[in-house]
Amino acid sequence: MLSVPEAQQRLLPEMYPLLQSRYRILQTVQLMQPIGRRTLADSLKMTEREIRKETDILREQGLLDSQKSGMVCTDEGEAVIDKLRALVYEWSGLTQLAKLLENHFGLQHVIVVPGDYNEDDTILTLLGKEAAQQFMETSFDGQTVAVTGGKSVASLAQFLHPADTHNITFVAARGGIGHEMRMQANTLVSTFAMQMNAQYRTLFLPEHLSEQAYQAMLTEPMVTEMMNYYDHADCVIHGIGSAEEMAVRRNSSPEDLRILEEKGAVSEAFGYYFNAEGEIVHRIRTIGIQFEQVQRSKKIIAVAAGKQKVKAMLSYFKVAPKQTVFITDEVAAKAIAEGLPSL
Amino acid sequence: MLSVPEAQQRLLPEMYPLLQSRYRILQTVQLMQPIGRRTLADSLKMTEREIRKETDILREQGLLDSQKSGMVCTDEGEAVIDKLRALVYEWSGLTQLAKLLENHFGLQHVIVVPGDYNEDDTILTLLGKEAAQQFMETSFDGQTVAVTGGKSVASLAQFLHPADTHNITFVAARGGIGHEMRMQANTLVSTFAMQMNAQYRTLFLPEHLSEQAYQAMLTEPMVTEMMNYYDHADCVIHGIGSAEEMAVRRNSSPEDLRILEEKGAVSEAFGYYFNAEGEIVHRIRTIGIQFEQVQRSKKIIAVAAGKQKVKAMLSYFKVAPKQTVFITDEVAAKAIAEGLPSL
DNA sequence: TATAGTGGGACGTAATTTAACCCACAACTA
DNA sequence: TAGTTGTGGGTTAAATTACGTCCCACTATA
Repeated sequence: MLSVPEAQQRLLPEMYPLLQSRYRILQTVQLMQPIGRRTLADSLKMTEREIRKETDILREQGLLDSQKSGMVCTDEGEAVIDKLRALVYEWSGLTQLAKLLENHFGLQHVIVVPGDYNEDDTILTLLGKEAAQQFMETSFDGQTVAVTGGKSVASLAQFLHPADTHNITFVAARGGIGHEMRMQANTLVSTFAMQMNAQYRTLFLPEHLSEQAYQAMLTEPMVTEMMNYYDHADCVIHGIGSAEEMAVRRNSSPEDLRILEEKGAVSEAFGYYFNAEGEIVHRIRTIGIQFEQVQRSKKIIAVAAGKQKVKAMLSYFKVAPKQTVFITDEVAAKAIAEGLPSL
Repeated sequence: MLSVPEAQQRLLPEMYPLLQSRYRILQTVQLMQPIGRRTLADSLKMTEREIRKETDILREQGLLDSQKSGMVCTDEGEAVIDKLRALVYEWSGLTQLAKLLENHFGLQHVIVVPGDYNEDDTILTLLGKEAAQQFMETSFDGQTVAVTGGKSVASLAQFLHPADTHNITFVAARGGIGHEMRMQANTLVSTFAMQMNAQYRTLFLPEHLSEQAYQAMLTEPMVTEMMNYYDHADCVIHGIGSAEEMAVRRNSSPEDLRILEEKGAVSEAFGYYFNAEGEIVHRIRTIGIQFEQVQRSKKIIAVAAGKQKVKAMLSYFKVAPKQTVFITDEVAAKAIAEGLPSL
């Protein structure tokens, strides 16, 4: 039988693309406010004229306000965004896509955000928003949260607010000092903690330790404290990387690169490298959370998007713990779905 | 807080009139099928081009089918109409309007049909559809239904079908032979009965009887049988007329007209004339159902529409029994609402 | 067989949308 | 403080679309 929204769509077929584009515009304004027509047009890959037409209507409807510094989303606009999110996602097939991945990988929950991570700058923000919401919804007093580095994980920062829950501790899931300070686990935990008025623990250690140094470190109080945190991690927030990309970014030695290639490493998550079958083939020799510890944690939030990471996702989700909540973008989700045998 | 349809309306304001007009077109096609563009355009007071544009879309959506003999509504089209009726009525404010009248007059149920009875030929059909549905919903075995004459009541005919309920008897609420045979109570009961495979009783009597003749008639077996039916009427289906109009149509004598005017008669229903305060000021001297008998019946369906009847409605509903279900058009309902003190 | 009504096609014109600017102003940055 | 970048609003010619209005071949029905 026909549902009301379906009937509506039949009677007004031209409504669907209009709703989608207008929703996208309003949503982007909300995320990037204050923002001007031209910047918005660039960001959404639309013409200035189209943006102008739509924003004029949105302004007339009181969902948008134009100030000297740019356009901002009104309270009513935000309410409309919230109310229509489910509908838009449903119509775009994102809900169905999410359910498909959820069932196939046996994950607790999958959220697919509309758009292409590589094409649209706002996608990263959307990922962060959804991930942050997932985290905030289930946060509880005194919990320990292990956090890895990366752009995807960093995107949560702006959406974390002080909550009713207290005594949250963010701990860097791995030690290590890379080039990009901004995206490092150590930096992120401090940012997250600041946003939520919470505590944090960092672990500044070189990434590539010799076997000797590694063993020596294990007895350091600073390290044992972290190990203790890892052992009691209630929640893990992590990204998923493609193996080559990660190895390069960590400027691994040519030797390591050779080993990775030899062993068929495809994906990387919290310092572990997995091959296409999801088997652990390598591990960064540094202090960090153990895979067993991740598996024991109550909640896992995995954030990763972009077509270039599809192979890595397919690899990692062969062994991903069932309590994982996975947040990705439309393009990646579709690419994954296409590769599945069920389609 | 904002509801989803409200939010949708805010984001896509231009969809509202489109939905309304397209729904109206599809609905009219359903009611008048098979029908052509031009006839449809005339009927809805739209241009042929607009009709064409919309029907093209509806055809593309599979809600409409074009045959040589005209356009017809598909099963899917009918499903869409049913699904969206509540939404369209809600958005048009018809539901609110109906509730307003319901509360003010203290009636069981009020249905307001969109449009103007005087401008749009399909309104009459819509009235009939709703009224018939109301009747069919509550019909039961062995019930007696008293039916008056008039266009409004006649409109039910095409929507009555054989139901699960048996032994229904339609009885003409009044005797009388006028000019327009088609709209007479006697004709209608036979039509209704034919449509529903039911029984019927007619009463062919002159409308204007002398006191002597009237008294004589009361003892006739044919009349006493009818009186008995009236006494056990389970349902009454009637129209509401404006007093002048009715008097003229019944070509009353100049004397009667004078009396009516003198007594301030405004409305007419089942042979009774009411003044602006709802008091009975006159009665046609003929055999027919008594007001007390109407009041005792379980269900009363009143059908009346058009701006010219507003005064009559306001008059009659001052005394209308509470079990009345009233079906009218948008223009009349709005006119009534404007005259109410609560606005 | 006559007639009224049907859907599809066509076409010039009117209305609307579009693209591409410019402008004055505000808010940052150096 | 001077300069630069980005802002919303305005304008105008061109392109596109929508529109009104016919015609046509066909088909039921009377």
